[in-house]
Amino acid sequence: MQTVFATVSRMPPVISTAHTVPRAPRQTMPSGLRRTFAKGDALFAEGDPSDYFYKVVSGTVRTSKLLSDGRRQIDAFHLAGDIFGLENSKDRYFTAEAIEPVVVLAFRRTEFTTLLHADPALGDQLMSATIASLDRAHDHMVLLGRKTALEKVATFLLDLANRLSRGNSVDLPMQRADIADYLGLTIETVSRVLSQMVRDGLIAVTAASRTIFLKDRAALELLAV
Amino acid sequence: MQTVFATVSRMPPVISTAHTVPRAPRQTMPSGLRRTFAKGDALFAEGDPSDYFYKVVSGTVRTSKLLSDGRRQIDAFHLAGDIFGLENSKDRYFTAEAIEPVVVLAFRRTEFTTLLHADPALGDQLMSATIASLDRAHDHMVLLGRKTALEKVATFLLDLANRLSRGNSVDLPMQRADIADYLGLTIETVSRVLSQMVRDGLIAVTAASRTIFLKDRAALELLAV
DNA sequence: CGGAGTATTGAGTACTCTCAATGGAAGTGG
DNA sequence: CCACTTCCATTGAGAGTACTCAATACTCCG
Repeated sequence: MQTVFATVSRMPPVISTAHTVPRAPRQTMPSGLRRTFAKGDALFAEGDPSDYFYKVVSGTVRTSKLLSDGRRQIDAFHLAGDIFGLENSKDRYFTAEAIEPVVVLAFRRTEFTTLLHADPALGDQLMSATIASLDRAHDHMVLLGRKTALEKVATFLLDLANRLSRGNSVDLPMQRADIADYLGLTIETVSRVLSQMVRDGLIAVTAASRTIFLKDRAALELLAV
Repeated sequence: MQTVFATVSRMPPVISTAHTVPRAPRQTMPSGLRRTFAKGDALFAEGDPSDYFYKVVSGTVRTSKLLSDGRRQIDAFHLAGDIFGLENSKDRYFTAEAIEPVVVLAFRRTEFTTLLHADPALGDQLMSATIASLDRAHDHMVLLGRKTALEKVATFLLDLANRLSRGNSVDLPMQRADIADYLGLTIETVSRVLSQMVRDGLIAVTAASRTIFLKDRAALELLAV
């Protein structure tokens, strides 16, 4: 997935005020529009026209869906390097919000479609980005439908540790409510499970509750099923 | 999604013993290999190489994923007209099984990739098939993570009724265990919820338990959230 | 230091699960 | 054609996990 934008990332980021972009001989290069969002800002909301898709440069974005009564399901957290927002038809299917200061590259969908026709190989790569996102969705369905609270949290911690890859310490960019809505639990249950894990020596948590040390990765992996 | 194979379905089905396929002037047409499966047969299993993807001609296919201890999550039921098996990388991510006699058209992935390059418009359509499948996955995550048993069953019945479109009667192709593993419940809970719905006059169930009449669609839709 | 926001902990409840028994339907073989 | 078997679905009783409501603790920031 990373490779989709290999060609793009070698180019200077394009700022909103129409920069001229260097072009390869026979094809149009996609222009990544650099955009910044403050904590809490929405990148787009359910029902919006889906003109752009995004690649995260820094920060974390959550995509979620609401039920009519306010119940929320977060389907993914998108970290630096991740591509998202591609998965929708002409209208947005869910909401994307910055949960901390975020910088993204926004790509216009229409431009990209044009490009795909000029460069089929790129199309394949974009396709596999979408497929990767489907695979993650399937894993998450197993988690939501068939795992216990303990297993859910263990899976979550290991996944985040692997993606943020800072050894055995995880700097959680999101608060408990987000974790709960991602795992299909309540904040209280998430908190209780974390406390239990601390008591069992599986993890350690900093005072501010946002940094977690994986003390017994093997045990966590056993729990993650 | 249906339109992806508009060109294909006008052509005679190709049988395994290398038939010669009529060809359009400048491009290769995809060959749909007709295959039949008995109830219970696996079309493919987790870990298999993913050489083909499929379009259901008749019958129902379930795709599922297992945890190491046997817990199962069914991510979708594929009915006549549905395309599936496209969503994987080189190895199968889940298992596909026929839950009743099934006829499918199997398309070789490699051939299709070649075709995509010859016909970009087809690529777009295939892409949107994948995207549609992602949208369904997201809806299902909301169901698994945030809906009650009653809401899950109501959602399931309405969805199936809409897809099978036989008015207000639904002929369930799957047994209770499948419904349970699809909704993240146990068979007992599914059974209890259905019984409750019968008592409340929302549905009626035939003696064999496989046909369900939606007696109060409005009430069900209210429950489906 | 005080207030707002966030996280933890406690008590009690409820929804769904587990274990177990019963009821029905469909298919098999005599 | 009818007993028998098997598979599947329903129902019951009790238990347990996760939830709700509520209070307390902790951080961060002004």
